[in-house]
Amino acid sequence: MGRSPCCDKVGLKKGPWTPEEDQKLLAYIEEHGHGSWRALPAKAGLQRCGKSCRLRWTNYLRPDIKRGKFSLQEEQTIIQLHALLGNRWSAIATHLPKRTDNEIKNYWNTHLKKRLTKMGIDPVTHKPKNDALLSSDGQSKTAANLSHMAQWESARLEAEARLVRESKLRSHSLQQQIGSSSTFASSSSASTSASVLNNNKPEAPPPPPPPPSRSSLDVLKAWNNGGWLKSSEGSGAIASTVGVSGDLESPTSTLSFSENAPPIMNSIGGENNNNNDNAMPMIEFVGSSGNSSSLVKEEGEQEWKGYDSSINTFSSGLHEFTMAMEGTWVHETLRTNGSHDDIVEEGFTNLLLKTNSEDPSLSSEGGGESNNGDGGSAGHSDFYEDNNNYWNSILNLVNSSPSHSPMF
DNA sequence: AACAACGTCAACCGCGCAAGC
DNA sequence: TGCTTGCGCGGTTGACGTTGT
Repeated sequence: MGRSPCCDKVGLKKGPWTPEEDQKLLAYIEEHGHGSWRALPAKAGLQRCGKSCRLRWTNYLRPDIKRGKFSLQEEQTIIQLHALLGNRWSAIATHLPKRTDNEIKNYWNTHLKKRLTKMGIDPVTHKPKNDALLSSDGQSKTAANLSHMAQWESARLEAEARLVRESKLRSHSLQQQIGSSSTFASSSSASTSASVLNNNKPEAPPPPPPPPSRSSLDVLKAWNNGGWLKSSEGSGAIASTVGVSGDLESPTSTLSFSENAPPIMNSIGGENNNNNDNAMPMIEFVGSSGNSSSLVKEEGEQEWKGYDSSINTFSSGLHEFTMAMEGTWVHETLRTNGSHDDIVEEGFTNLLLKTNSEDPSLSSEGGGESNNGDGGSAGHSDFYEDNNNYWNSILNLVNSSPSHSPMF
């Protein structure tokens, strides 16, 4: 309470860093590591507060930072994770290797947020603005439920990310001590190694409190497995299907942080065009064709054509989806279609990237509301497909490894 | 050419959490 | 158990660059 700001001391410099200061900080950390940030400035001969040094290092000087324009995939990742996690920039950054939370935050505020707003999408709720206005009480309630569940899951995500981060640090230092590369930390899944390494720790990171019902992502997995179509009797349906996926051994998480294994639900119905040559997590979006290779990313709004209409259907679909989770509604389309794989034909990427060539009527400016047809014949079934794909893509994201986070 | 408006982003601020005492 | 300290996070600011008038 009332703690004085760390930079209150007279004589401490503020404002932009000079190259000389950068050099000093860099040289010191390279030689000694940062250690205590508070003590660092004096040791490094800097007239800065420790906080400023830490910020400068983490956001700018750290060698494993990728600077420059965000790729299309990174943008997609940010949007999807933001839909799930909200303004949890550090958690989002965990999934974007070599990007800092500050950079992501800035990019969101200056680019993505504006684009979504321009398209008539609420950047906070990721719902069409008019939809929010029209939503009835019931819809609001279900949306709130979904949001609530997402909060539980995001808390869990963070805890696990932290766990992995710690385990990485430990394994790294362990490797350094041993002086040889061990299969110990690198070959097993991070979650496994985390649990092993945690034996050194008095106690594991506290798991988030249990959600009121199965977490949203468990539900999503059940959804993806089509399992809860088999028994749609209320919440029990969900619980009865979580075991189907087979990766729910952890009492605290359904996440797979395996470094080598591909995400559980990779490339449904499509090829994997990711090179991942820089060890990026396998952030793959459900869908085919995506053929991101064939997509010419242009400056500005070009790449966003189609997103406005698609996101409308995604978001609207959330209401229905949530109702289904409550066991009060059954996904008729899925039921009648039978094959779940058939439904998951088109991924978020595709939906995001639909170009005018597919639907010339689409425009990037404010036309979202009226564009409810993706290519004319898109009707009710597409509506549910979009919803399904939206969550598939988020699931894939979540299943992808955060192990190369710059935070590690 | 000068000024205003707007956009971008590095850096700062304040708060909350957790560890240590 | 309560207080202090250090760290990390998210929100905000302000300097600087770019574009428009």
